[in-house]
Amino acid sequence: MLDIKVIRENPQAIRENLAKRNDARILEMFDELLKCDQEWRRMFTEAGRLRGSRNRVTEDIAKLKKHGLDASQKIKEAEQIPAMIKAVEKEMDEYRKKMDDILMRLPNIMDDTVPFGKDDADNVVIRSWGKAAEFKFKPKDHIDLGTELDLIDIERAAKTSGARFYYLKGDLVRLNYALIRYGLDLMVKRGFTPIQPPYMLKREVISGAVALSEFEDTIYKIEDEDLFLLATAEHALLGLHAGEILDGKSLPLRYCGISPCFRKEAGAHGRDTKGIFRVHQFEKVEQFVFCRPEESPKEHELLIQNAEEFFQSLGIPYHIVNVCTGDLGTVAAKKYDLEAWLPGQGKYREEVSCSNCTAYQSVRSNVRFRDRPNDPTRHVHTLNSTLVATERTLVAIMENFQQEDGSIRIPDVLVPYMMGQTEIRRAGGPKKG
RNA sequence: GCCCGGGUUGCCUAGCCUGGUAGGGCGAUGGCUUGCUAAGCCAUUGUCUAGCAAUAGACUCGUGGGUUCAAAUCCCACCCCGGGCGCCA
Repeated sequence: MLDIKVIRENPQAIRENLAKRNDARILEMFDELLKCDQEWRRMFTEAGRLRGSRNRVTEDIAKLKKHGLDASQKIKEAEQIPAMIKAVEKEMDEYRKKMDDILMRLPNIMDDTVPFGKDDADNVVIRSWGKAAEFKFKPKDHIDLGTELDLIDIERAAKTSGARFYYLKGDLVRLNYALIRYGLDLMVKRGFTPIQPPYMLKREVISGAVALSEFEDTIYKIEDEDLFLLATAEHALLGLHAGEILDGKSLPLRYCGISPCFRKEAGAHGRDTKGIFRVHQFEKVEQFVFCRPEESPKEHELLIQNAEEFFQSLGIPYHIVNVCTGDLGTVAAKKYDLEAWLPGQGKYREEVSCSNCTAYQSVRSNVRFRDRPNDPTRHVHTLNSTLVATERTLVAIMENFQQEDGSIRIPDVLVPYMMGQTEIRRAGGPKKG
């Protein structure tokens, strides 16, 4: 959410940035907002004047009564005022509601380094790492590998839970936990504070993190409760300091959240319908930072660097894209995606999303800081990045490290977390033709 | 889920019964003083609006409603914390 105070100070610059989104409705909303704000402020002054007059009469009444004098004349006078105040307040509330509604819908101001583009095809590759492995055989996709090695059972998951669920089995479960443990250790070495967050959050907290449309499309609701299943630890980590004024000396606060993630994936029909790449439930190690506004570009680079080092150490080839204006979404001011090479699909696919949300989330969630007790407060900047979404990364490992005999080599860095095991093969030896 | 007790400004606390517009302490910040044991004194201390400004006004007692000329105070609903009971991996 944009800060109404910032908008008041510089409406023209913000309007120009919003115009880059190529969406007339956004500009209409913005102009409407300015109009409502003007009206609201006018009424605010009027309401203050009325309340002031009521307070003075009320004080007179109190004084008269204190001295045992008759106050009925003043009381009669005072009786007129509440209705007038109520009428003005009612109108104010309507403007306020409209403003809040617009503010909650307006997207973030984009960073100047975001490339202009229409959709994800216009994202700009800014660097690549690793070479796509060359196979002397036709590489399989993770579904075939998972089925043949008895590591994934999608059919039975469909029976128990429906589409986009899975049973992980055997060594793949262990590899999943190896990724989590390895990711956690890397984060601790980098000085991030590990957090295991609540897996359910109140509406208010999630609204502090995401755009409204996103909420409806992705978040599962708990029946009869004001609680929603966690879609990412990001939301819980932001909520950790919601409404707080942080000590400037404590910044940057770098957290690492570990949690399952639950997503409806509404509207994703026909895309990635098979396998475990896009599912309703997965595990993720997440990086999250609260920092001073001037530090956020640097922190953004730090987060993507951590993710890159993670994938480099696994040996998975990837490239980094700078996400363009048309694909950026509502919340981020700038976003890098790390896309890993998947031999089974013959494509680069998103494994990591690394966003600088600037003040968008901190305004919505009201997270501020100051250096000294009587200083004015400022909104922090927040950033988030996947370190590893484990199911997707399992896909990348399976497809990149598959061997001709149908086994899967375990990346060296994960071997210690697999009790020394170096490869996954079918129980009872290679499958017979 | 039930029964108690609680939630007051950055923190602690008074006020609630009996409605009259938040008092005190600590801390922090700024200033003054520094010839009685390093302490002392004064001011400021949340949010919003108008104004170039000094300033003025309004709001704020967990949240939202209600009663009233007037609500921290009375009424209703909900949230959170502590204790007890029940249930429980």
